[in-house]
Amino acid sequence: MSHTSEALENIIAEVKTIFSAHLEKQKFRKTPERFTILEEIYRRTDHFDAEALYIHMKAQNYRVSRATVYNTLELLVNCDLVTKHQFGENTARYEKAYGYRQHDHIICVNCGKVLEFCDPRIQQIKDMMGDIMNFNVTHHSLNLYGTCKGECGSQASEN
Amino acid sequence: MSHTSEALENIIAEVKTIFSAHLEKQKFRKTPERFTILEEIYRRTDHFDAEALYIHMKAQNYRVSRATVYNTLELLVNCDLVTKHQFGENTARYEKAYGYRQHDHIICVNCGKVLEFCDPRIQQIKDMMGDIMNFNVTHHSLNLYGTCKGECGSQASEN
DNA sequence: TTGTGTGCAAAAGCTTTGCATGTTG
DNA sequence: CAACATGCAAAGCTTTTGCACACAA
Repeated sequence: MSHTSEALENIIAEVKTIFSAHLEKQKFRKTPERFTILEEIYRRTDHFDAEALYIHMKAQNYRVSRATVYNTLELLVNCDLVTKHQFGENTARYEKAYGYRQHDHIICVNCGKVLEFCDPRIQQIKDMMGDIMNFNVTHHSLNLYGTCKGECGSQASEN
Repeated sequence: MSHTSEALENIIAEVKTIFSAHLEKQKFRKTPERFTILEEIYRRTDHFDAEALYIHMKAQNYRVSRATVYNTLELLVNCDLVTKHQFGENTARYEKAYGYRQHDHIICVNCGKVLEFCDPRIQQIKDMMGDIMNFNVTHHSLNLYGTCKGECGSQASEN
């Protein structure tokens, strides 16, 4: 087993512990489906939608329903193990959140490619605006849209 | 006629001229429906969804269809007279764009209230990230989510 | 054992499409 | 008058809900 996949197994173990504690605290049940979905999400590296997750699990012969996928995604978003995005499409996209630095996204409107970036100024803006507008700012979403220069000619969606 | 509504009439005249030029340039037809929808949008002050616009026009006995509302909204977004947002819901929201300073949004997740703010650091981030990621950044979306302190107790949606 | 969670299928909600008709250029 | 835009209704997609059964506590 390579170093990186070993690290992944560790992360999966950690997030399962966190999820378990969260379920316990909220008096929700610890079902095998919930942990399986969590694990599937953490084995992905992309920005997926609920249907892609459902299809992928069905393809592996898991017995799971869309309802449970949506339900579990919401639970995971609530305990900050998964983040939910809207990249200007009609469908929500998700990605694992634990152990990954908070980041924002830059999206190519031609090919659908999604890249990630960090900028400390966002935190400053959140703090300042929460102060000015008298809001308790809990999270944010920053998406930059444009075209990747040169390398992209297609219309397909990626990542 | 008050000063402010006079200003509004002027803006409406201006945006109609802009839209007209855009349609001409793109070889699209200048139909009365398209201009009526544009005017309706510019008489609003909120962040509305397509259905609300459609309903409001039907209530005024305009003969218009959802298809035309969606089609025209897209045309108006394309020529920067209207901006389209996703405030973390499943429905897209729109607002007029011409003559209004570019701004971002802070959304109360309890009551749905939407406030607007400006911060010059966003432009700096766009420029820098476009440079670093080799993207031609054309637009962006920044939403801050949280709760408005004190004043909000309801669950309803506003603005 | 009790009630929450699940799978399945149907419903709901937003958006797009097909088709016949109307209207612009 | 030819092509495009429209209204209407139906279809498409994503997400939610209802119900009977399964299973965690």
